[in-house]
Formats: sequence, structure tokens, C-alpha cells
Amino acid sequence: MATLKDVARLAGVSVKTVSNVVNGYSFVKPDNRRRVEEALEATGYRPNLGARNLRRGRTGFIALVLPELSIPYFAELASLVIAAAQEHEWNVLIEQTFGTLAGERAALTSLGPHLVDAAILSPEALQVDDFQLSVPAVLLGEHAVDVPISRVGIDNVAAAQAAVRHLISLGHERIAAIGAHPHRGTAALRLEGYRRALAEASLPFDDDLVVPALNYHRADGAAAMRSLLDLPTRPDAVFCFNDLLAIGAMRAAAERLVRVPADLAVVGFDNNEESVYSSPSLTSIAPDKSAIAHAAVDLLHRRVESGELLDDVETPFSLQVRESTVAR
Amino acid sequence: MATLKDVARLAGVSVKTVSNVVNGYSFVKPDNRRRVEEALEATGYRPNLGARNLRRGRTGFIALVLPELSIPYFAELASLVIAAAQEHEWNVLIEQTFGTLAGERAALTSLGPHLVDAAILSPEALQVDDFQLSVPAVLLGEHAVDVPISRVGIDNVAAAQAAVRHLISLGHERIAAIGAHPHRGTAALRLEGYRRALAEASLPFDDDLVVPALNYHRADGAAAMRSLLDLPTRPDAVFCFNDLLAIGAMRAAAERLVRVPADLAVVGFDNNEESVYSSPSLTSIAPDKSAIAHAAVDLLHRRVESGELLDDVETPFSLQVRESTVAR
DNA sequence: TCGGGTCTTTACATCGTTGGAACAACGATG
DNA sequence: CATCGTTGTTCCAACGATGTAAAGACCCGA
Repeated sequence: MATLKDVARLAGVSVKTVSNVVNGYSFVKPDNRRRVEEALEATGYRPNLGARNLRRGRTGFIALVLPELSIPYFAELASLVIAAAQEHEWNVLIEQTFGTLAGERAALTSLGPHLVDAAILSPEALQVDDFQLSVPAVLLGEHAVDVPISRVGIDNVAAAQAAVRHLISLGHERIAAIGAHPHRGTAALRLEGYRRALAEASLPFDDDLVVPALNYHRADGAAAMRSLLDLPTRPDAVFCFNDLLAIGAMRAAAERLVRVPADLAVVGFDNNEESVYSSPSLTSIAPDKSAIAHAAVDLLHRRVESGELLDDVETPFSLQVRESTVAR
Repeated sequence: MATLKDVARLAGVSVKTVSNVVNGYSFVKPDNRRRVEEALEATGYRPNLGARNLRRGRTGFIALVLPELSIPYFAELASLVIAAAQEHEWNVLIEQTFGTLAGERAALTSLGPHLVDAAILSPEALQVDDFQLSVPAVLLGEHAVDVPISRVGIDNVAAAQAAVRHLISLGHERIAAIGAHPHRGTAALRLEGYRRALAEASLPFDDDLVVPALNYHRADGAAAMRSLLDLPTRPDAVFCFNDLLAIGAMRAAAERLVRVPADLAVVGFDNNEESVYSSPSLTSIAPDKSAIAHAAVDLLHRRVESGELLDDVETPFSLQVRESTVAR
């Protein structure tokens, strides 16, 4: 592999001059520049990033810490983050925590400042005192603990409210919620949105209709739905805190021969691609994932480049109405 | 951030002695070792990986080059590869190609040897002469071009044959195939498995029943299915070359009020988690993704450690029978 | 006490790159 | 013609770690 030294020898100039050409320094004689460029071409020179970063004190990597790549929402997000990071010549290192406190702590401690320049965190279990970060970071979504780290994400309360309002506008009165969670910040916010929508329509809040879910996987949604269907009086609609829960819920409903949306309307959250093709397709809150990815990466870039402290960013969302609430 | 120098000063020894302790060198006096360890603890020293790798000529990263993370199969695989790589203290760098030749070429050229120690490639469009790699690599799946790079994956012909045999054993005689592709190696192999299964059952091979798909997304499956349903004589079963195509196909069938499996049996390939919860759930070929991830990473690790040249690895698969072929 | 081997530690060079200082060449200015 | 500022180039040190070689400490038997 060619180094600056090799290129310099070939071009008959000093190493630094080659470095200057590579880095776009203006004051290089046209003649030398040409010779260097030819030599670069001939040797196929590629900078040694390790060495460059050692010198510059940067690594060229950012970390993306998330629960699990096999969850569609995070896979889609990761895809967008990678693309956004590329625009700033950043490579993305993905760390999976599997939603556990131990996993999140491990990820955080492994993020030494020589490994990454910055980090995007999507924590689920972290406590306040865990946030002793050695690099700039942003949080995705919301988090219950109050830490001095910028957040990027949608207004969860408003989004949940919009989802439930939609159900109410269709005439549903006994609306369940799946996905309550003791520690998850977003769960509390979405529950609050659910509450508010009920309240503004003067519908009663019924504890029996709020079902917790520990993992937000499809299986949890199915289990929660079964317990709802076992109630003396079934709900006529259900708001699930993510699409996977909703998919599981629709599956459980189908197994009990409960028709969606005729007998039960379902709304999800995340707008996974999967939900567009399910039968019935799923009405869902659609956060602008691309906006989230870009905002997070841009925020970090500005932070790293100029050191400025940063505000939170609220990204837009929309409600995608599909067959699970309105029959085609 | 503490460096070896800081630790050395604190412990009152030379930098190299600290380095020796950090790297587990045996011959360090117990007394010095203790003092160094205390100093390491006190400073919270973490090695600068860039510097270490510059010196060692290793980077500690491997690349995983795949079409797109938002495709469930690749997301699941990436998740497993990251976990497997961790066992060898490797970090994983994910590069997305979006299935284009340009994207794959770009990914390959960006993989200088100072960026990654090795690469796992899942190419779709690459040509023979593109494989001028500067680091050890393995290919996932099959590829039409014949290059001297180890492959890891299942026997695609046998797997496709098993899928179609299953349909035949259920009495289907007019079996379609969705996913033919001019350049994709796996597509040719799966088509060959389909052919063989038909041949061994003395069923005719009908060109009209083989539908190409360019992108293997849900939308492509839906479009292909619609064209099949427009045929004068509809198929009574369809074998899709991946689960996304199958999900799209089932969606299109539902829109035309064609019942699955009563009017049309469907088999997919990949066994995505999504397919377990779809309605109806999807019968699918299940490659052992964990085995694939481990085999690929282990292969590369041995290659990098000992330099040995490596054979291909064939990983197991199974057929998961669900509602899309056998009503519950 | 000396020679010889085994431990243990250190100084130094090095990996490939870039920042900074030094220096050289140049035309322009007074 | 001396001085000056602007360009253009080179040399040297440094980023933080580790391999090498050599030196120092130690213990053994002769």
C-alpha cells in the first residue's frame, strides 16, 4: 500500500507537499501539483486513516447505539444514519444493547474518545449517572431521565394524541392502549397523549384497557391483544405504541376471528415498511425518520466542528391512515 | 484522556513497562505490576486504538457490505454478524450498496487496508474484475462470477427444490416462481432448484409462470403477483425467491380476493421474523443465519490470524411450514 | 569472585500523517 | 539595491502505541 512517502519520491517533492495537495492546500505550484496528482494516480494512494486521525485527534467514526438491528424501526433508522453520516465523511459503528441496562452500559464504556468522535444514543434503560460520556452525543426519542444531552425526535405526546383522536373521530369509544412500560420514557409520553385524547373527547380512562409490554416485539403485542380479547367487554379499537406490537395484535385478533377494522380498529406507531403490506395494512404514526437521522448527524457535526452547545430538535410526523382503521 | 505516558509517570516506571502490563507480558515484577495496575485504574486509561493499530498494522474493524439495512434479511444478518465479530474483538463497519454496481464498487474501493482488516461481501451486481480486493474477504450467498474468494451460505438449489417439493407434495401442479433475475447468482440457483423439483415430479416447466423481479422488495412481489393473476389460467401455488416478494404477493392476492392458501399456496425464502406474524403466516425456507454469520466471521478471523487459505462453507437450512401452504 | 544465564526494565526508532517553523525564491516597492 | 510581503517548499516534531536491542538486576554454580 502506497504511503505519502512513496508518492513524494515518485513525484520528486517532499512528503509535506504531497500532503498539501491531498488536503487541498492552495499554494502549490501548478507544475508540482500536476506531478503529485499523477503520482497519486499511479500509486493508487489512499490515506491511512488511522495515522491521519492519530495526528488530527479525530477518528472519523460515530457510534450508533441502539437496542437491536433486527427491529425494523432501528434498521430503517440505521440505514438513514449511515447515509447521513457519509455526507460528513463519517463512518458509522453500530452497537447493539438488546435493550438491557448492562448492554447499554457496556456500549457506553466502550466508546472511548479515540474510537468515535461522537455518538447517537437510543437508550431504553439508562440511569442518570450512566451518562458520563467522553464524547459529544445526542439522544434519539425521549428519555425519562433529565440529562444535559440534546434530544432529537418527534413530539410523542402530540403524535399519540393524533393517533387516538383519529380513532375517536371514527366513532370508537372503548379504545385500548398496548405498550405501557415502567421505565421507558417514550411509553410514558405516548400514554399521556392517549390520556389527553380521551379526556378532550370526554371519554373515560379505563385502567383495564392499558396493557403493558416489556419488549415491543410482535410476540408482546399478540400476548397483550389476547388479554384484551379476554376482557368481559372487548375494546373496539386499540392504539399500539409501535408497529410491531400492532402487527402482533392484529395477528392475535385474526386467530380469534376478530375482524380488523370491522370489529377492532388498530393504530400503530413508527410506520414500518412492513405495515404497508400487512393484511390489513396498518394505520400508523409516521415519524420522519430521515429528518431524525439528518438532524442527529448534523447536530453532532456542528458540535464537533465548532464546539457549540446544541438545542433539542423536534422532527415532524404524520398519520398514515390505512385499512386497519378504515376499510378499503 | 490518559495515555501510556501519564500512567507511566504516575506509576514511576517507563512507558514500555506499562505497555507490557497492558498487553499481559509475563516478566514484570509483582511490585511494579501492582503499581502500574493501580495507576491504570486511577487514570482510567483506555488504549488509543488508532495509535495501536497504526503500530500493529491492524485496524480492529471488519466491513459488512450489503445492499440495504432496511431489508429485514440483511438487518437480521447484520445483527448476528456484529455479535459474532464482537467475540473476536472486531468492530463492524456497515456499508450499503443499494444493490447497484456503482454502490458496490464504491464500497469496495473505500475498503482500504487501513480501514478494515477484512470484509464480508454480499454482492448483487459485481463483475469478475471488480474483485481486486486489498483485504481478505468472504462472499455471502452465491454469486455467478467465479472468483477465488470463499463463499458462505446454504445450498440454494437444494433449498429451492425443497420449497417446491413441499408445494408439489400438497398436490399443487401449476406452480409459479417469482424472483428471476438476469444477473443475480442466487436467483439462477433458486430457479434451477425450482426446475429440478418440477422435473422430478414430471410437471411441465412453463415460461409464463416464471416472473422476474428486479429489486426483491415487497412492491416487486405485489407487481409480479398481479401479472400472474392476470394470466388466462392462474397458478395454484407460487414460490417466491425471498420473503419480501412473498409478502407482496400475498398482499396482491388479498386485494384480488384470492384466498391463501385455499386458492393459492405461497412459499417464501429467508424466514424473516415478519413472516411468522403475517396473516396468513408464511411458509418459508429458513437459512441458519446465525451459522452464516459465525462461519463468515470465523473464516475471516482464521484467515487474518494464520493466513491460511479457506474453503467454502455450506450452512444448513430448513423448511418452516406455516399457514400460507397449510391452513390451520 | 567471576562468568553465565535468566529475568526485568529502559531508550529509541517506528508506524503514516499533519502542524508549525524555517527557509528559499520571487517580483514589487521605496 | 536593500527591504518587504507573498508564494512555495522543506525539515522537524508530534500524535500514542509497540518491537527491538541493549542495558541493568539478579541468582546460580564454579
